[in-house]
Amino acid sequence: MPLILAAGDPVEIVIDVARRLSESLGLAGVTWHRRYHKPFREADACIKTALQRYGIGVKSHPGYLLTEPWTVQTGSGTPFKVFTPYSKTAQEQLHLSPPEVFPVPKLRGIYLPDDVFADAEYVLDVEAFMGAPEPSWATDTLTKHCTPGEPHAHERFSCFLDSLLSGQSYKELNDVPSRAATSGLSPHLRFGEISPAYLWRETARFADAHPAAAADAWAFLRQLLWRDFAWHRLYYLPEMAEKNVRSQFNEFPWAWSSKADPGASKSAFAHMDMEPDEDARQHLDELAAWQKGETGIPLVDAGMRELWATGTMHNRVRMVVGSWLTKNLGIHWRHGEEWFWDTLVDADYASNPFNWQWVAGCGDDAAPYFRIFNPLLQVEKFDPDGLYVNRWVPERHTPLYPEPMVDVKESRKTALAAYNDIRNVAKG
DNA sequence: TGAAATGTTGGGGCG
DNA sequence: ACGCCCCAACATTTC
Repeated sequence: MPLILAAGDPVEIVIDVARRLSESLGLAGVTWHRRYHKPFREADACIKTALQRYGIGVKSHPGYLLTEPWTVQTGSGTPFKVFTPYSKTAQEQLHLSPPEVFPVPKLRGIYLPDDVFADAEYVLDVEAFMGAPEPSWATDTLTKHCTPGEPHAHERFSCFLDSLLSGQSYKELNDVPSRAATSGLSPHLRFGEISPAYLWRETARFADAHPAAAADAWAFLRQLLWRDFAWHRLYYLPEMAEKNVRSQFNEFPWAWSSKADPGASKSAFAHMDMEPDEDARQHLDELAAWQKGETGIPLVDAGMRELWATGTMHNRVRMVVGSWLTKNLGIHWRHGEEWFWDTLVDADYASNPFNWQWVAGCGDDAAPYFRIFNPLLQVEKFDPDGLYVNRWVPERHTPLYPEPMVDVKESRKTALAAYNDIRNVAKG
């Protein structure tokens, strides 16, 4: 079966490819796994109706999620806003009807006449497509630290199950950034290289077979449900990446430089793009220091450097750097969301904005705004030997390492005061 | 999946 | 033996 590489508008291309194959080969039909973000649902719906109009059969399947977002509902038929009841219902549903794991059908070779795509301008030749990517960041970091593809995804999963047997407790150690106790499967899930339905089935079987490891196995499946929950929320709130879910936060004085959303026009730093004043300048510097891992806060810098160097970051540390950016530095969560989108290999359309709104306190069922992480305490609790921090910030005890840009206690107080203001506004 | 402030309790040192 | 103080340890409240 030939692989066709194409560049251009996917809706036009898929329709055109299907028509050409249908005419030349008598194509039986077109099938795909569903996408759940509104722009993609619309594109796929458009393809579907067009193909049907041409008499080409179309069938879409679930596959990217454990549950179809619209099937998990409260007793009164509305979507969930809170994770705990959501996960309860989703889990019952999954227990009653486990998600189907589709075997991949064996493909038979076909003969494709040379001239089928002769005049199709969107078709790329493989060698041009596979040429060295620019900038070299992609080759330096991604090829060293990521192994994309289905075989590695399965290998990683089986190693993970083994680790649950070895007595290393997932529930206790997945919060310790120096330990490789997490599954590491998120990039593979992100790119559809392993199916959550398969993970669910195999992990549930594993839990039955190994009662001693069952609690850890279910703690892992709970993380998969967070992923489904983020997509459940995005399905009902497609604008989640741009807008505060809790609109009171539109009044919050975030430092916010661009991508003006109407609700944020009152931001104290909304004018920063034009002619940055001293205040705005300082916030831009702080944002840049956060991105580079030069804030002077060891755990924050370690996380941000890990992210830049490897394309990933330990989950516990994500919460700490997110809390630091949005609360202590007072910078709009969308700056964090955009940076993670650009640098994090597992960032997807749902989890990334969902978790940023969670940490910033402006999402449904978010961490309350006053829940501010103290990165100095977090490092004592979760990296007491300094293994993680020393790995990424080896110079932290030398004069080369900068002083913190803002004081931990002072910035906490400032954040709480600002939060108190919008609470009062919302009441009044 | 917080942290800090505030309140409570109980043991030990000491006059 | 007793009351007093101190303070660690734990619990509760507040942000």
